[in-house]
Amino acid sequence: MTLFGAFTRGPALYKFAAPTSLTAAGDAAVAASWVAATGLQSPAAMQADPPPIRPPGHEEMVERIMLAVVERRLPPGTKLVEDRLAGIFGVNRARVRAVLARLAHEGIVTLHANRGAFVSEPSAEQAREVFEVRRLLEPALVQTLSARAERALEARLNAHLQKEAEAFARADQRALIRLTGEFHLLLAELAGNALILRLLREMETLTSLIIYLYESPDLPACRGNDHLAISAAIIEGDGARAARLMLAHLTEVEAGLDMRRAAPPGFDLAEALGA
Amino acid sequence: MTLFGAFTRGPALYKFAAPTSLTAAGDAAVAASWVAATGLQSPAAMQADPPPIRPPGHEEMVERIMLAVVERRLPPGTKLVEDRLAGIFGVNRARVRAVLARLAHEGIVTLHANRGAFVSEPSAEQAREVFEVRRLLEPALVQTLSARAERALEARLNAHLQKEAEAFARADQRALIRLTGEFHLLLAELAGNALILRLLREMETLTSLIIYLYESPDLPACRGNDHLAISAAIIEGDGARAARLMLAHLTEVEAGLDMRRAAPPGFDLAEALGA
DNA sequence: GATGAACAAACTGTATACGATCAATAAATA
DNA sequence: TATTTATTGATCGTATACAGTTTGTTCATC
Repeated sequence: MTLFGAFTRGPALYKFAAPTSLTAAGDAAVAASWVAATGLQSPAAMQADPPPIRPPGHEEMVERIMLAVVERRLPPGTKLVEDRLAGIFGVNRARVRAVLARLAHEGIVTLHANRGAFVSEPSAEQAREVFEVRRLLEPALVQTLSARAERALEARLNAHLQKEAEAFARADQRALIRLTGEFHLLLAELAGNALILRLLREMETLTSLIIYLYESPDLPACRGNDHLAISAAIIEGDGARAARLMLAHLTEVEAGLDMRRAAPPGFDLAEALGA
Repeated sequence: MTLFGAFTRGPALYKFAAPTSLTAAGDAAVAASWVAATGLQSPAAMQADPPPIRPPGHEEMVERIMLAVVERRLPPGTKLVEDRLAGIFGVNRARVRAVLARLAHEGIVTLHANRGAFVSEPSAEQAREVFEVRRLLEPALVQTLSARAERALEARLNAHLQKEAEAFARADQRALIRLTGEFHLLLAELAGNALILRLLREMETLTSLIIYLYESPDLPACRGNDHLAISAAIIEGDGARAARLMLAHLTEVEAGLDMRRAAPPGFDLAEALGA
């Protein structure tokens, strides 16, 4: 229990959890969720663990945080305290700062001067822009991809679709969310354009935040059928249809959002009160 | 003269300048070009200058370096020594590191472990990817822009075109290079999509490096006439034509490059020897 | 005169420490 | 009881110092 002693006095983090008087047990739970979120064990817990001797590199830390965001374990608004991340990753604060600065540049994290880093809460306007960029990039992507449909391409697409189906079958919500996002990244990777891959990875992570904030009560964005249809069109080499389906897919996801309830969890109190 | 004493022993920087035995005068010239490049005076020189008391912010440093790259005062391959930048900007090394890390993320700067930061030398493959992204984004951009052609839009386009014409008239090569790049950014700004603006600013800076490395001996990329024609189509509200012209414009610029002479200054020796 | 090794300088990468700032709590007052 | 003010604690921002690595140079040797 006192394994998490280092965390017991931290405020933050529970901005969207139980708002009042966290018990020690509650705090330990928060710490545990952190460990889960980053996929790393706490320093104390890994004393008996020989393999992870070397600390994670810059890229690895970025990806772990992005993954945690995509899998909805770091909700928008979560405060990311430098010291704590440094402790969890087993690196010094300077490295954590570099990682946070990069995520801030990508829009996934927002930095407030002298207050620290928070998981971003994209505005409705930003959400619109993200979808606009995706609508520009992704239909064109699948179109070019359709032009050179090879065996290897088909195999990778099918392998991915099967993973999605399996996650759906066993009702693994977390894996499903991650996989549906990765489908779009797979397309970029298959297209062989590293730059687009990087850009889409950013867009994808931002989309996760947007869906978290604005998803309509009625139900999941990105159903598997769309991905299936798009893949089929690509494999058949029908670029025009693939592009059309992708555009429809993105439009549908965006349409499934309710932009009116702006910044739901951490909304601006003053504005809400008509001040 | 000894104003630049701090620079007199620096190596680096002259990778593409006079390769052998720099004289003190030569080194001073290098230092002067640095000051010019960043638009900042050396610390010693601004003793009598009251206004610039506060050091430049993160964003300002990023933009100054990007501008210097666009204006070809920091050629690809140039080493960016942290200490020296810190001295020039009047900030500490930590801030410079943050700026370099961000530029590295954007691909404008390349970091080598334990060796430092260098202005990137994009490969032919990277160049291809940059143009591919631009071909996806920019035609669509002008198309949407054409749909809502207002008075204010026309005024700003004309104002910019006039600036280009003036720079051309007085043969101000440096201003012309900068302005032709800014034309594309202006379109993104007018479209009102901050995300696309950010992405295009990165692409634009990378394009500057690419043109520097690969431009064919015969002639300038991005002639003004193209911009004029595109603007006209936008103002007339002819989105399809505007998009077509933009696509042709980008294709023409890319076609004007000679990708064969890969990484001209610092090419891979091993590959050249067929190892 | 060319080659290879040892040395020295420069620069980066990282740790540590301290001052500044902000948020939250507690105390004091109306 | 509600509001304002002071205090405290947590956290960020930055300066400084040092260790590790790379690079350029000098010197000895073949």
